[in-house]
Amino acid sequence: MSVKLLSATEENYIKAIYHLSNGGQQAVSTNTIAEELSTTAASVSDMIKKLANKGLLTYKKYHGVNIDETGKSAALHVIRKHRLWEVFLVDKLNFNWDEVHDVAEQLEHIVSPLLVSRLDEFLGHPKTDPHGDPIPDENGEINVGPQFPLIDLDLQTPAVITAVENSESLFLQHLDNLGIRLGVRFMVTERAAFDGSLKLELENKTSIFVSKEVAGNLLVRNL
Amino acid sequence: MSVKLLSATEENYIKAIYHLSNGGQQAVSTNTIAEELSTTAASVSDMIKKLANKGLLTYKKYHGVNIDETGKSAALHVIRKHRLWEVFLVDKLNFNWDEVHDVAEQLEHIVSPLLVSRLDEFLGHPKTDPHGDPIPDENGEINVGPQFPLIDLDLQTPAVITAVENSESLFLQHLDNLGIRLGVRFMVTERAAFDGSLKLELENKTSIFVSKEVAGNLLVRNL
DNA sequence: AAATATTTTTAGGCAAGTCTAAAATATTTT
DNA sequence: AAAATATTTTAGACTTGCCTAAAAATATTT
Repeated sequence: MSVKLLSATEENYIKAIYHLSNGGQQAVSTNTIAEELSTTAASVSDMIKKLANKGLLTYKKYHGVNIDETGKSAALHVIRKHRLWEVFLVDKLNFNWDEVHDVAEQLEHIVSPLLVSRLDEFLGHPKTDPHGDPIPDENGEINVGPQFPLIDLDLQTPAVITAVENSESLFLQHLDNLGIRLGVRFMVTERAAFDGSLKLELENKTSIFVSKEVAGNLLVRNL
Repeated sequence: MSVKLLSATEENYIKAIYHLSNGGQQAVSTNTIAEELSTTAASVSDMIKKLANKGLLTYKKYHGVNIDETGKSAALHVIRKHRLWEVFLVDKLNFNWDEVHDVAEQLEHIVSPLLVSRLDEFLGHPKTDPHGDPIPDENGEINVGPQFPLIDLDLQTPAVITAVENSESLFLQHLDNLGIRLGVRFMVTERAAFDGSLKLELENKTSIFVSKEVAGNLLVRNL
């Protein structure tokens, strides 16, 4: 049972609810959705009734919403489109990361299964977007390896930074200095016998050394 | 004085009016617009009042509309986006001609000057879309040579089929057999001394001969 | 030039999505 | 557990874009 056609607004709601519920694990309150979408609780109330009628989520008055399987699938298809377009903008049109979001927000609502599959093919079936977030496949499944500490990454294996385990500002500042942010793609080219530090070759072809302390606090994923 | 932001619907109206007025040369009646957009005369009446208020066209009750410079420019920018996306779909995503229209209708409404200029660059600043129709530049100007009969085309000069001067079905069937349709890009590689027929090298690298009768009834444009 | 036909505009209404203000329900405080 | 506070829903209204039906203006016929 696939989902009926959703309007751009409905797609934005279901996507927001999917994110706010952590992929459907938690209920989400009306106010939370309103804040996320910069609208009013009244508007949200109207819309969730509508989405509940379409079978995308379960709604008990005064008790927030729980996203259904159908809704989850709809959200994942929108997320797939969004992330594929992000890859296109960055890889093909040389957008910077901070320039892609608004445009991808618009492009994600284009309706054309053929376009999505051709775009996916054109981009070489990317598994993650430029931020390192996984791209769901055509069935809405996310097939992406688990996160693990950078220190456990094999040599010469393309990977992406997906999370930071330590949020002390000294650490974050240091990452900034190194040019490391979420989504940076790289490979480990060398493991220094002397101090266990790692030489990373970044996607812009520059190489940097990071200490084993840094490597222990960064999570990565194979590409 | 550039144009304010238009809704997708407004863009569709101004584009339709631009086309129906032959680029602003003639007035266009309410009914004609309604037919073109598959809507009612009443809806058109409403909308043209709105577009007149925005300064895109001049409207005298019961006497149709005349598109203004501002409206022309707005239309040309939409047309630019539409045709660039068509090139993208055909050249990069391997769409067939008959598959591009609906998708390009959606993509043309994406708002992002950066996207348009990067796409143009990515596609190599194409001058025409896959049908051979000219793509306006960023200022809304069309810089494309005039149409002329194929028979007058110089040797070894890339050109595109832009129109058919004879619409007898025998002629059209013959073109079909030859693999010639609007928008086909080609070069004349040889002019036969014997019968004046032309050897064309098509974009798919095949070569065909066409008689001087055929060449006299096809209009082309230099690329 | 009067009658008829056609085109265009107006009037009033509908659906989607938004809003504010007020009512209903939940939660927290005392 | 009652009062105070916070959240959520309902009610009513606005905008955009669409519609149908009827009125007004123009065009065509006779």
